[in-house]
Amino acid sequence: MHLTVGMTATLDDERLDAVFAALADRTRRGIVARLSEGEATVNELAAPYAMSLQAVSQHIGVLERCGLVSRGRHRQTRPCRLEPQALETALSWLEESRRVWADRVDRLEAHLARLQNGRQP
Amino acid sequence: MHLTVGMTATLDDERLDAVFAALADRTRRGIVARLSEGEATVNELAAPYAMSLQAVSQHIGVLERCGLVSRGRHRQTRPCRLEPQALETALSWLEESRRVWADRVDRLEAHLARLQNGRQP
DNA sequence: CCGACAGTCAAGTGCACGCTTCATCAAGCG
DNA sequence: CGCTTGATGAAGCGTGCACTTGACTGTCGG
Repeated sequence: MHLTVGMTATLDDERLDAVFAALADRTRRGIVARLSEGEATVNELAAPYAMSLQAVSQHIGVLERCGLVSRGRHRQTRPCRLEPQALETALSWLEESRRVWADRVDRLEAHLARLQNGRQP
Repeated sequence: MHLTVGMTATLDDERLDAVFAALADRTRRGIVARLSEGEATVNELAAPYAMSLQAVSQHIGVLERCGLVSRGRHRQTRPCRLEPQALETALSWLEESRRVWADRVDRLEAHLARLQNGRQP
């Protein structure tokens, strides 16, 4: 079990690298936010942006490569939809850090409370 | 209220850009994870890594610039501590996207359930 | 078949990043 | 005072990214 934890660590690291890097661009965050409301085609996703269609297609490619988005086929269009598992990957990491931090603060406050009650540790 | 939402939008975007970009590097994620367990000096933070001390110092600079970490002074050392607000900024964005997605899926399933019950919408 | 439309592939450019090395500063210690 | 230690500043190098333009694929409507 420890071995598998160690083995998946680097894989998760690579996925986290890719997901956080993908989300570090506001165009891509906008695309993700739009897709969280439902599927959309590349043209629909590109409409709000002043950049070329190719640029948006490349952004979608980044999101697809890190697992945040998948593309299907329907007629001439390539409808895009959100893959929430990848979002969960990032969320889990952040929540773990928050959890560890909060636990430590709790222990610290409990310790200080004991000191204030006059007891010697 | 709507105005402030609009005004803070780009500021939040810039902060999200910086926070997600900072977390897109496993060295920096390792530093954040370490700091979630408590304060540490630059040398302590650099110990696990094969790179130069300056490189780690630069990574800490990135984390400091986006608000994830703050540095104090104690004797010759510069103890670093985590600033969890910035983590919350990223968490909030991800949770919002997940919320919107989940809401939509719920509505979709409810809609399909109504159809399967034979009622006409 | 032909033209129009949705989308991708490929090459090029400018810029930011990660890391290194050399130099520097500030604080303690002999 | 000199010397070591903790840490930053600055310049340089290689690499990858965001975006552009130009050419191309594939699918529909006439």
